[in-house]
Amino acid sequence: MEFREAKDQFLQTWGALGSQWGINKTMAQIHALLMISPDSLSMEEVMEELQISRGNASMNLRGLIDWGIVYKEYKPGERREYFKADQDIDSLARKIAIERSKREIKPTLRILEDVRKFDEDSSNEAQKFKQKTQELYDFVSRADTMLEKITNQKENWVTKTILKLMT
Amino acid sequence: MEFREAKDQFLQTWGALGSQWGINKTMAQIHALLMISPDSLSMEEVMEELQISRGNASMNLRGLIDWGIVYKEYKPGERREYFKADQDIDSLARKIAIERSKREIKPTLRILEDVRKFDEDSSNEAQKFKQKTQELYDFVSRADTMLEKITNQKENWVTKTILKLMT
DNA sequence: AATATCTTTCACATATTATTGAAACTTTAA
DNA sequence: TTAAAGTTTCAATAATATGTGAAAGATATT
Repeated sequence: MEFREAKDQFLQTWGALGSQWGINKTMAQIHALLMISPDSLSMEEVMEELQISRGNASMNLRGLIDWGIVYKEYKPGERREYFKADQDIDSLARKIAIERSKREIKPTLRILEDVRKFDEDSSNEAQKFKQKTQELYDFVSRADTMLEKITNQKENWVTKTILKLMT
Repeated sequence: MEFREAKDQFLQTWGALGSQWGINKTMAQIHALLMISPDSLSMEEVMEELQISRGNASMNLRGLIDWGIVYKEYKPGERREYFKADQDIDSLARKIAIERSKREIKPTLRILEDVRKFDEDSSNEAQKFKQKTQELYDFVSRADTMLEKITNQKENWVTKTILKLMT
């Protein structure tokens, strides 16, 4: 296998994994590309490398910046913007976990709470509904707390957590 | 708010959450519906309740059975099949974690390994690629181990894990 | 073995989501 | 200023994923 092939397969695979986890394919690919690039890349270079349009590159780079996992860089004497990925994988994973909690878990918790406030209804069905949504609320909320505890550790959180769980 | 409204909103929200996490909307909704139903439901009832076609119901129910989180039930004297969700949320989450590891994480690890076996290439770019894919491999593999450790605990794994992390 | 009841399959239709590309916008520097 | 170099926006389009329904396939019942 040639390096070029290996690189393409990696970008491809990482994109597919992204989709499966609710991140759009191109965004995941751009991130992967920046992560393995020794130097920061211009939008032009990203477009060329992944064969995508200017608009697509612009939107997704912006998305990555919003997630806080890609930065703009300005090179002295150059007009053009360069992009660079956060190099530390632990920090990357931590940021993603925190953002997803904020964007998805917290709003879900709010709804799980609301949804139990319906007018008095003593039917069997309504009772079961109250019970299950309560159980879900408890579970999700505990899981979120766990995520917080794990991600609050600044470095190597996965390893540290495994060590703790060994005891 | 009426019970019916609350129920619909819950089904709606849970479906949306599903999509964000790579599970299709209808599958997540069917599961949610079965989870809050006091009795097991026939395919007919699922179709009616969620306003979906027979084919759709059939496929997604099958999918849920493949994930091991929904069961068929046969009622004595009745021809028709009934469906019932696993009632224990901890067990549900555990099964999902195990399946996703098997279906997504393990294959990704295999590719991350393969992708580093390209023909000798001493370029800066190739070196960086080797390094980053190695780091990713290590991270993903450690995360997977962590997930295994956590899910190996049979009951209330989230709570137990939080307790351990408190120390 | 014919019929009734229920389930699965799959080609096609629909809906959702991602991508393009050209125009509008912004910034720098001559 | 105004031209050049770059970035962003967004309506139109393409790609993908989901859903439908009718026919074929099972399985139990008479």
